[in-house]
Amino acid sequence: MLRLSSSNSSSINSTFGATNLTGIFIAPHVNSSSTNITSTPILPDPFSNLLEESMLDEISLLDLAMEEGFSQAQASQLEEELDSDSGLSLDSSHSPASPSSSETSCSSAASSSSTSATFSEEGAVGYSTDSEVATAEEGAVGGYSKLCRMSYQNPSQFHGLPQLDNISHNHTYNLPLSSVFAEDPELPISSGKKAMKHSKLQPPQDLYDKHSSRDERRARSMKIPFSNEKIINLPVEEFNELLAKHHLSEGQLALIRDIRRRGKNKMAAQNCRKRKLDTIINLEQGVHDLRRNKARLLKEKMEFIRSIRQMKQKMQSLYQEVFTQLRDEEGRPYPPSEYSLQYSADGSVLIMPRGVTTAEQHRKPEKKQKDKKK
DNA sequence: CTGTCGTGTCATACC
DNA sequence: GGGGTATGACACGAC
Repeated sequence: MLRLSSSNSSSINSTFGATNLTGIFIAPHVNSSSTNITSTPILPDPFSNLLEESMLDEISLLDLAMEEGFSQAQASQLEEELDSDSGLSLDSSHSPASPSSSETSCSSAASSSSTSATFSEEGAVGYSTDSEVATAEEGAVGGYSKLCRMSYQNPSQFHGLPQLDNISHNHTYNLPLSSVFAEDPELPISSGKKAMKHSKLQPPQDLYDKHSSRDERRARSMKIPFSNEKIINLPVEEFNELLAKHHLSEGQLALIRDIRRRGKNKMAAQNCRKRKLDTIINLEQGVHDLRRNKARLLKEKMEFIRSIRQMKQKMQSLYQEVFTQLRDEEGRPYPPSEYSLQYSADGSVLIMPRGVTTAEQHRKPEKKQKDKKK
């Protein structure tokens, strides 16, 4: 006559339930059975499966939470921190080359130079110069610094990164400072550099005019009759026309080709670096988003665990309430020490005498009973 | 003095 | 095949 509970019902004996299952515990067997044990199937509980799984999972959930070392407060805090964007570790090393925005303009100023002094050499150590003639004949125009604007640079992209502002470099490539500045006694090295360094304003235009790249100096020394800007940026057709218009020596032609190649490659390198930087920024943003998402999910998990705990407590009180209202066929209450409600796997709820279990179920109910007595 | 950063250049692969 | 582009590697100056 006894319907034994399923193997896992005993484990949830003290905690099964739903938000409102009072009705299902009303003893349907009062005065209807010759035994004092109910055997009537009870309406399936729509919450049973969900709750069973939840309860069975709770331990592992809690374990997970413990494993991750997170309290709900911590999860909330983490999420807030991530919301405040502090998780994005974009350090200053990702600063753009310079905040300038104009198009490539490495040219022009060279032609205004009238300096005729010479300098010894480029100072390039590891490079094999293509245009050796140019290198050998390279004239010196001291005190020039490069002013090549990056074609890709868009300062608006970095507006949110104040640490990236005010980056200014004075690249006098491969030129010994002595030769760079020797030509202009009005620009002592230290004061000139300090003026650049400590002034957030752009240096005066005439200072820029006196700066040029190595290729510009080479072009001047080889008496190239047009600007490097044209050499580099002219379309092939116009470029060839330009070459045809002038009678140029082999050395001049070789230098011009090198200047064009280097100029193109310079812009390509700048674009390449910009893309690389963008990729890094995007990846960091992705990491930030994923971290924030993880924190949010963790927070949700904690809330679910708390909710499940509250439901269990509620079910416990409902269990007590229902059990105390049950009566046997003679109208007597069931003593809790001798009977308990069992919740079977098929959704039915049975009242069973304690200790009447299968061999497998024997231990846990006893344990539960002990716990109850505590 | 050393490490880092930005940049130009070269070599190479690819289109 | 020449020219352009993309990119890793290297060197160098600035800081």
